[in-house]
Amino acid sequence: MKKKEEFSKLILKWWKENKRDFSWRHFRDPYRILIAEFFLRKTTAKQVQRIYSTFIKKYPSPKDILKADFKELKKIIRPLGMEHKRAELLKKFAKVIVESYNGIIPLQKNELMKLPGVGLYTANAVLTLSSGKDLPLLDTNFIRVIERVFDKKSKKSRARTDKELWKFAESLIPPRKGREFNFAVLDLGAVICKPRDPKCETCPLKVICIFYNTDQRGVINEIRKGKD
DNA sequence: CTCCGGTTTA
DNA sequence: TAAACAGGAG
Repeated sequence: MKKKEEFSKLILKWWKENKRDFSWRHFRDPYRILIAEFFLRKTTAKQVQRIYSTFIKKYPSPKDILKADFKELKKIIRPLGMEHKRAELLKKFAKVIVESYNGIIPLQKNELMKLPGVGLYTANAVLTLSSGKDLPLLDTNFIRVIERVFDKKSKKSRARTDKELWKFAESLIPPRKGREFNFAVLDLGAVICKPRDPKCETCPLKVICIFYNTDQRGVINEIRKGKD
């Protein structure tokens, strides 16, 4: 079996028994997916969970954000940090959706990426998590896992803008399993393959991981299986 | 390329 | 006490 297939198989098997449960993962509608993605960037999921349900209940649609009191909006999202910037983004986003898209979030990538605060990652998240596409969510977790397991380091200064890396990430996704696969990578990156002190000994990918098998973190491991 | 920021974790 | 957090805009 090829290494890519082995990667997908092992990580999906691991995720089946180790998935984290967040309220926004139960939803499929684009609005609630988008709000979750706006909140989650540069913040831990734990912090988002504290305010997500409150926010959705108070602002169930873009229209509700558009007419919301700005100070009240900021107060709710304060624990996330960057409250002013996030609140301004929400307002700008809601204005465009209501006034230019009749309150309906578009489901085409080029249209999504025109929206304020929506880049390639967030557009792919909407299409994959709400519309059954198999697109990669190449965030810092995904980049780190690829870098370690495949020893694939982007040559660009910003790995997130590396088209080749996006393409590689997409090639890892099993057909029709984009949703669970991306969640699996996110959870592995957050729980096992962490930036500092990764839990390699309990990692389901250690049998194929170059980072682990080349002793890059001081772990004594002389057993090498196969060749490079 | 830089900046955003409160909060958690090691 | 510092690094890190489901990126994107200016």
